[in-house]
Parts: sequence; structure tokens; C-alpha cells
Amino acid sequence: MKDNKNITSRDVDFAKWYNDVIFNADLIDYSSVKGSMIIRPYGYAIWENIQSVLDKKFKELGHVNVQMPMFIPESLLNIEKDHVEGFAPEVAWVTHGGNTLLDERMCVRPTSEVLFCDHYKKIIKSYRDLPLLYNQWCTIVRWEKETRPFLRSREILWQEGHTMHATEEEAKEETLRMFKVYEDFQKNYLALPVIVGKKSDKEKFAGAEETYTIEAMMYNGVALQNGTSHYFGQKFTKAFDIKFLNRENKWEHPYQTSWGVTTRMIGAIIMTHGDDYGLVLPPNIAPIKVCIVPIKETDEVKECIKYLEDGLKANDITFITDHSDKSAGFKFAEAEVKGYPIRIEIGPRDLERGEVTLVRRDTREKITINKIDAIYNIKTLLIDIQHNLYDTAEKRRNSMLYNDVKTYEELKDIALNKPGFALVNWCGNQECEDKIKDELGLKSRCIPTNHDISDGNCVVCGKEGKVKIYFGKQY
RNA sequence: CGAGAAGUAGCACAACUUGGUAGUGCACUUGGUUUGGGACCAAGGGGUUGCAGGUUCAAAUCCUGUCUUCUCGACCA
Repeated sequence: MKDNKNITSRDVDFAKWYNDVIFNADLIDYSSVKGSMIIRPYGYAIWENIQSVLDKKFKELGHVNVQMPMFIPESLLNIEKDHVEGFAPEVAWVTHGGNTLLDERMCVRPTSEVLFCDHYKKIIKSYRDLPLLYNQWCTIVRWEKETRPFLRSREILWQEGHTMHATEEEAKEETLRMFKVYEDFQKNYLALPVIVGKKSDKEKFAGAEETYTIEAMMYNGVALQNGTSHYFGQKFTKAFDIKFLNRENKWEHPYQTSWGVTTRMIGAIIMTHGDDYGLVLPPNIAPIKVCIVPIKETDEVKECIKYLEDGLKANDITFITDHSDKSAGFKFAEAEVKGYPIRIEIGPRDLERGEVTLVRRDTREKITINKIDAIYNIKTLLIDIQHNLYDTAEKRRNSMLYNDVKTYEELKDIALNKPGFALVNWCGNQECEDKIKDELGLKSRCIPTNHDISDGNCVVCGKEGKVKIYFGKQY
């Protein structure tokens, strides 16, 4: 059997493998602007599925969609000090013929907190206006120095929720509620065994009081921050002087959250499930769940295709049928590159016995069954593939998780020799965090939700540990 | 922004060392035979060799400058 001739093996050169998969599966094309990718129909269909699931969930929880401007005047961006300092290096400024377009400079939004705050200041008057639960689907611009398709672009396609609440408690609940929505979505739809927790002060979002993060581990043990939910307290609402009259007829600043996920999640799917044959998509998010491959289009085969297509339609299972005049082998390979969860091979040989062959993408196992049982088998197989992808990814992740690291030497050994995440006790001081980053090249990932109590001394300074925290290399 | 590498057909590359008609594979078009793991035969289309300047009778090839891309760092969803 020939190896795939277009895709570098992921164990030989992971970075090259990643690009090969993306281009062979027709997900994107480069544009003439570095870091600004063209998302092609098949890639965009994945995003549309992500969007439709999340958008439905957001709306169930009371959020409404809006569309904000893409430009931010400099004075507006400058209102909250921590925020502007955090984003300053990557803000893209707009000029026209070398001059500013307005009396003052303006930038393309790197995120929209200040735009929402500017608007909220006008529309929030009473506690009756709260909570205010807005979301928008849009692109933002952050002028990164190095870019990679999906993982780090300059123009980022995402969703950003921005909410305002009357009480601290309510806002914190919202932060965690949306965080949970992301976690469940990534586990159940994207089949990503993510690690969730809180960012250290150093790593949290510019201007936030607390940042919760979803950390996914890629095939090569490298971390990908795959979604964040922030609690802002009254930081922005005080800076913007947003006020509402509470039930006691007193003015008060509301409490704020924001949360977002990006097309980076598509990169995570590729780097978690993909293999040397190409993309592997979890059935719950795959735009096309079944690919029908006629080996040879005889009358019997055509009749069988019609029978199966009707069955798939009746069960709302998306599919395509490859009627091209390519050879059967080519069609098999193509279906694998595209990552369709199930392929049905229909040929005269099987049909003599009334049978068709199902091939699952995750294991590439072939199952020959009577065509009458095909639809039922496909339904159960799709569920099984979804679970198997999660389980496989989880096992691999667990094998690269070092949860019992006690000494700095052990941590150093992991940093130098073992890809993955290391869980260590930490005193909470940034000097220790910085030392690990500077000396070992590991950044803190998160203080995991279920490990937020220390059971030993800080791995760096040896003083009393306050929390346990994951460290790892990141994209 | 630091270090390295590369720019030749849509893609991957060859020709450069030693200057002399720009080539191969894949892809594409047409016709035919095929089809159970990336088929075959025949014919065909496609190029200011990244850009600018220099040396030369002659530059993809030598020289200078410049731009871009990729990889690895630093910065970040």
C-alpha cells in the first residue's frame, strides 16, 4: 500500500504535516496579506457548524447578537489603562494617504470591550436594563509577528460575548456559565479533552480581574489556548463611568464579563485528531458525515446509491456522493484527506451479495454489511467514532500529563525532554513563574479548577505553595 | 525584531558550481480504455526565472541593492 504522497508524516515534521493537511483538505488558501487567510468553503463549513451550535446555546441562555463598528478611535481605546497597555504592541492603526482619517488616530478593533462599553454607557440607565447580554460574530485584527493558519492569524474570525450585570455575584456566575458552555462544546462536539482553569495574573487578559481558560494539548504535546472567559468586575465600568440606578435609587457601576472563541478551534481539531492520511473530523462537527464512493457506476450500483441517499436524507445525515471519473483508489484517498467520518464503498462485487462496505475514518477499519442495515450501522458508527476520537485523544493527552512533579529538576527534565504539561505547586509569586519561563521556556497554562489547592512547596523557591498550576510549551 | 534557508508554469523541483534555444513530475484541457487503495495511452495549453540596476556579444546562471515567503527564537486568542 502506498503512503499518502502529498502529506508529510506527522512524526517526521509536525509543522509541515499540519500545513499539508490544511492545504490538501482545501480548508484555506493564503491571501496576499500575511496572516490574513482565505477560508475556503470546506473550512468555512466547519466554522458554520461551530457557529450554529454555539449561537443556539448563547441564545438559549438569553444572549442577543449585535454588530459593532470595526474602528476604535485612539481616545476610546486609551480609557482603560491595563487594557491599552496589553494590546498596544499589536494594534493596527488606520491611515489614508499617510494621514489619519479623523481628527485623531483610529485602529481596527483588536477586541471590542471599549466599543461595547461606549455603547453601554448610553443605554444602561436602570437595574431594569440589566443583565445586558450581547454577543457578536466578527473579525478582529491583531498584528502578530509570526502567523500560522488557524493558530495565529492577524485577522481573527471569532465570537465575543460582552455582558453587564447588577451584581458581582451575577457577573461571576456568567463568566463561569459561558466558560462551561465552551468546555462542554469542545469536549462533546470537537472531541477535545481540554483542561480548564484560571490564568495566573501574568497571563490573564489585559484589563480583566480573572481569566478562565480552556487549554487543549496538541498531538505533539504543545498547548493551545482555545477559548477564554473573563470577569472584569467594575474596572471598565468605572473607567467609562457606566452607571445604573439600583432598587434603592442609588447610582452604581455594573459588573462586566466577556468571553470568546475563535477559528483557532479548527486548528485544534486538526492537530488533535488528524493523521498521516489527512484530516479527521469528529462526526458532531463534520459538515459532511458520509461520503459515498461508487467503485463503478453500473445500474445496480446507481440503484444502491439512490437507496442509501434516501436513507441518509431521511435521517438528516449529511453526505456527498463522489461521481467523479477518478479511480476508486483516488476517491478513497480523497475521502480520507477530507476527514469524512464514514465512507461507503459501493461496488458490483459486494452488491452481488446485496452488501456494501463501510469504512470509518478514525480507525480506517472496513466493515462489510447488508445494504439494508447500512443506515442503522452508520448512525451507531457515527456515535462510536465521536467517542473513540475523544478517548484516543484523552489517552494520548494523559500520557503527556505530568501531575506529580515535585522538584525543579523534574520540571527541567520535562521542559527539555518530554512534551506535555507539568502540574506543579506554586507560591503564587510572579518571580517564580518568570523564572520557569526564562530558564525552561515553559509558560503557565492554568490553575486547574479541580486542583486549586497546593499540597506542597513551590517548585521554584521552596516556600509554601498556594496553588497547583500547569506549565507547558504553547503555540 | 534577532538567527538561518528559499524565491524558476497552479504546486513540487531541475538547470546556476563551469553564462549559450528554460526542463521534469503532479495538476489542467480533449479523446479513448479503465475503476475493490492515489490507473493507462495519445494529443494539447500554460514562463518577462520575485523586482531593480550592473558586468557581458549573450544572464535563470556572475555582482550589487531591494522585496517577499518559510523555519527557529522573542511577543500574542
